[in-house]
Amino acid sequence: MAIKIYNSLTKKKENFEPAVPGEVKMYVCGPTVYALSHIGHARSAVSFDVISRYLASRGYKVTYARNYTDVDDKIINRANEEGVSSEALAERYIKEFDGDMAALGVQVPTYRPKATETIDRIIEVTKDLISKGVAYASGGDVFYAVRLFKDYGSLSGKNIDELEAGARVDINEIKKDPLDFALWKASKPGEPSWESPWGKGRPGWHIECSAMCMEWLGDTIDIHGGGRDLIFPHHENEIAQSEAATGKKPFVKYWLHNGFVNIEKEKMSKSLGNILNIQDALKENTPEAVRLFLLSSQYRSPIDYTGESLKEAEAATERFYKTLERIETEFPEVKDIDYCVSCNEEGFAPLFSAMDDDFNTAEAIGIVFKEVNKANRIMDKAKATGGKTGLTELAYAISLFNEASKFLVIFGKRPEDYFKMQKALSRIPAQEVEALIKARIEARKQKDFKKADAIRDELLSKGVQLEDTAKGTVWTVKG
RNA sequence: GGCGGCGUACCCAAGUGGUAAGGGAGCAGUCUGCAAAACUGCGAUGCGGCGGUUCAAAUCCGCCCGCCGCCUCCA
Repeated sequence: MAIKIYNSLTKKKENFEPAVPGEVKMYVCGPTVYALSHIGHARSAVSFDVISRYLASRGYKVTYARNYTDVDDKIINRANEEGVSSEALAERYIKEFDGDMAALGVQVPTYRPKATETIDRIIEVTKDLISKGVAYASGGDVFYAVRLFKDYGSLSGKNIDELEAGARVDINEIKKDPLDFALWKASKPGEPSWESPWGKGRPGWHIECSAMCMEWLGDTIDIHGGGRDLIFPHHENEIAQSEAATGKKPFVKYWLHNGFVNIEKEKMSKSLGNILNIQDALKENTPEAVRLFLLSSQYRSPIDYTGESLKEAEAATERFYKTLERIETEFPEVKDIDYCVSCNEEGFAPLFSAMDDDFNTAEAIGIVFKEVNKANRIMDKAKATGGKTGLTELAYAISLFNEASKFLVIFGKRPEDYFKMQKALSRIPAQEVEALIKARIEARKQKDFKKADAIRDELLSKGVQLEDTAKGTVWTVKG
């Protein structure tokens, strides 16, 4: 069955057919590295991580580029505030971003170009656009003449005359038209700059993505992704630049845009002070739960983060790993049953058809949890009747979990590793918890249930929940 | 004002013509010293509202209401 992708350009779901059968060229707009990355950056990165991994797991050879915008006004301003060079600032936040991505299980893309490493190509494309008559130098700046690109507005559904009417009066009078945007900016003293035919300067924002696509992937690509907010003007401008420069269209066959993460129904913004950094989210939740939260709705829908949402994701993750652990300890023979994947591919059909339908991770997760319930039912029944039946079902469940984990990158850890990570989030030291558990076991032995319960209540009030199982007392962290 | 999107139970969320997945919370039961976990049952005769098409609608059409995003930098 064909993979269907919602294309922002045509506003329809289309069958996915890359230019070269079996190969996918994919580019995603990465972060501007001037501050710690927030949960919204994580959503974009995780969404496209799943998309690239899914395509790969379905047999495509995926070449994936995601850039770092490491030269930009915000970086320069922040660097000046801190009294460091913009290179150093950018480098620092690239490291932070990479660390955050690694924590969230985001695979390193094939290429991670930086704008500052692509300057030659940017200058080359800019020269090309000038020679084709669609861009002009003015002072030390170079602008793209938007009106000369006849399809301008096709991605965002904007009408150029209406944009013109609503455009703010631009103080920059060297532009011929207020809608024209900068390909190259003359640099002020102290700003990062490169030699160019127009004097010392630095690239504008939009051109870097066009240049990096050409440099690393080619003149035309299959998939281009980014946040919804990039549709206009960023991606609209990319199309204009790239198609004018190469003369090839479409520059991008499928445009994909992820929805936003809102905080308590509001957009994250500096002025509201409601930005949730990835690192802050990871202080109180396992990376796996954060990832599950981000994948629990389809990538185009907005997600609303509330105080409860990550806790819910943690509870669901815990449920999954408890079940997995239970299968492994109660039914160790299951791991020796080779569930034949190659001859039972239909067995994963629901999972694949969910993902084939515009990468519906929410549905895929639902399918996994249906299997979790089924597995627990089988094990409860075995316990009640004393006979072990349903081993094949359990083997199927395990292989379904494995398959899903290949592209979701959740449900794929060793249970003990998950619980270790969860325990690391405890507000009280593990040693202290273990000591109290020991004391409680002693109390229970002496049938001093009052004392035993008091210890349990005390731990619970500190976010540690105890469970007395056949294998002894275990504990989990409950926020 | 222009363009786009959304509205499914207490909360989150799938479902785009065939009779409402899944997770969390709640209540009850089994289990347990008691809990927790797991399982079972309960929970929308209903999918923002009103009409229409159809044997059949959350799904298609029309109108209305509410919410949100973009139109300036933004994942």
